[in-house]
Parts: sequence; structure tokens; C-alpha cells
Amino acid sequence: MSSTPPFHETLDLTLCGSMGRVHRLCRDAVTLAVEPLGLTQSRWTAMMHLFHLNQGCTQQELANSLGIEMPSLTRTIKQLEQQEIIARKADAEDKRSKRLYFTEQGLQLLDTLQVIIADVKEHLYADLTTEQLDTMAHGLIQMEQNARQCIRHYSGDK
Amino acid sequence: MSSTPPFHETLDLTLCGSMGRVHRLCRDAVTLAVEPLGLTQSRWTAMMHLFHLNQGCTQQELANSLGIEMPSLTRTIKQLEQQEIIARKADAEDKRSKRLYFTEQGLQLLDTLQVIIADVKEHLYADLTTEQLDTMAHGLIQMEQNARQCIRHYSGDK
DNA sequence: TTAATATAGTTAGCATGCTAAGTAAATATT
DNA sequence: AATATTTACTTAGCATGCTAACTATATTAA
Repeated sequence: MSSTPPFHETLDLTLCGSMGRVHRLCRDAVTLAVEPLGLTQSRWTAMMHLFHLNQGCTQQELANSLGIEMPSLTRTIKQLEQQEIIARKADAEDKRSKRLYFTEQGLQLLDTLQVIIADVKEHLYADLTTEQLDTMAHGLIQMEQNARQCIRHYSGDK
Repeated sequence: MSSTPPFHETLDLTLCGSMGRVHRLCRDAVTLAVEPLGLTQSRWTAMMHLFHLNQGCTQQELANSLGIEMPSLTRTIKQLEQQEIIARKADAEDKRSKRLYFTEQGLQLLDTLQVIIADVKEHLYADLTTEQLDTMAHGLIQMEQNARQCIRHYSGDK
């Protein structure tokens, strides 16, 4: 005899739509804050992930970290290279792969970027408890797994 | 002296990136399952929201429900109209607005769509408790508000 | 060793979100 | 009543994700 339905059900299948919206808004917030640096969302995101991976990783590794496909990254990398924020160097051992490094000015920009992002992050996570954030993070990971399995199921099943 | 940091911190600012990824994957899962119906993500999403809003709403109302801007919707509506799934009828009182209705075959398609989506949804939410889903839904809403405020702050402040 | 397969990266082009700017109708101001 | 503003929608064009198909190199199998 539940009088009120679970809150998430009022969102119905739009929980998924909600994630897309929040994702876009968070990105917009950071991108706005970061605008003076001349960076778009895909570029600052790539920079942050490259920082966490340490320099010298391959494009494939960065794409994995970002959770995007290679062609999506290729475009971004090209832009960051043109802005002389990162540089690509061919791997000596495996001539197919290219390793990514920040340039001097890229590193400087990164510093500023991190300060700004830390600030925005604080705003975005305001009024959310650590427990809440943890639950969300775990839930997202579970849903990601579910979705991947679901996709396998509906495509080839294999 | 906390030995392990909160789980979400291991994701750092990528909690936001996670949402984007999960969102894309969930959509892909549904879109795959729904493929035989000839519907893309934006189209089936619009259909579901139109259903929940009841027919006869304006494009603006549907855009609000979807959480997207009008021009994004215009394109989708046009496609749904060409597929003869929905029909637009000019409002008699306000000649600017157009009201949206399902066609006969649109309604039939909607039935099938709903069955499939209910099935996929079950997979996507598998192993997540009601409490977890509720926490996530609330967290998303809070973050959405934070992000909007943040955006106001960084743009005009006003 | 040669042929088959797999992997890193690119290019081309689609889907879906957006903003900016335009049209036409409704509403508010004077 | 005439003008100015707002609102609903469209069009044009950008940003970022994707898949498919290509090149070049590396690895595996015959």
C-alpha cells in the first residue's frame, strides 16, 4: 500500500533523458567559465583526461579514458595541435601509434584550467552529500554495464 | 585519516562525463531494440514525451518536456510528419502555434514502441534498487539546478 | 617466408544538440 | 490606433558524438 510512487518513476524513462540534459548543462557551465581560454568542451575535457593519464599516452588510450571513439577524438586532437596546446610524436617502437604531450604553453593553460574547473565543480556538486554522489557514481557504472549488455543482446547476441 | 576516498572522487570531474556516456549507451540500447520500427533516438523520444503530454500540445510544450530547444525539435517533428507518425494542425486561436497529434498508424507504432521500451528499461535498471534510482533522480535534479545557476553566474550574472 | 588478420589512426558523412537571426502573429505601450 | 515588444516557429550553420571504409604497420598462421 504505497501511497506515493518512487520518485524516479515520476521521471519514468526520462531518467536517461535527465542524464543527457544534466550532462549538457554541466559541460555548458564549465565551457562558459573556461571561455576566456579559448577552449571548447571537447578540448578542455581531452586536456583534463590527458593530464590524469600522464603525458605520452596514445590516442587510443585517451579515447578509452574519455569513453569516446577514435574518430571523435581525432578531430579534437587536431584542434589542440593547431592551438599548440598538445603535440603528437610518433612512437619509435610502434610506428602506427602517436603519443600525446602538452607543449610548454599547453601546460600553463592546463594550470589555469584546473583552477577554474575546481571552482565550477564545487558549484555543480553543491548541496549533494558524499553519500549521494557515491550512490550516483555507482548507479551510473551499473547502468553503463547494463546498457552495454543490453546492446550486445540486441545486436549480435554472440 | 580516511583510508579510502569517496568512490565518486575516483571519477573526479568525470562523473559528468559518465552521465554523458551512460546517456548515449541507454539511447543506443533502446534505439537498437526499436530499429525494426524505423525510429531514431530523437524520434522515439519525442513520441514517448508526446504520449505523456497527451496529444494536442504545442511544439514549445513538447520541447520543454524533452528539455531541448525548439530548433532541435523542429527537425525531429518534420521527420515524424514525413513518416506520417504525427500531424501538425494550426491552432485556431493562436495562429502562431501548431498542435501535435498522432496519426492512426502513429498510434499503432506507439503501442509497439511502449512494449519494447518497457522491456529495455527493465534491463537498464537491473540490479539497481528503488532507493538508488530515487537518489540518482534527486541528485540529477539538484545538479541540473546547480548547473543552471552556475551558467547564469558565468554569463550575465543578472 | 608469405598470406591472413588485427590494430592505430584518418577521412567522410550522418544524427542530434545548440545559437543566431528571420518571419508572422499576438500582446503591451503610448 | 499605431508602435514596440514578445512569442511560436523556421532556417542556417556549428560542435561533438557516431559508424563505415581506408591506409599503414604489426602480429599470427600456413
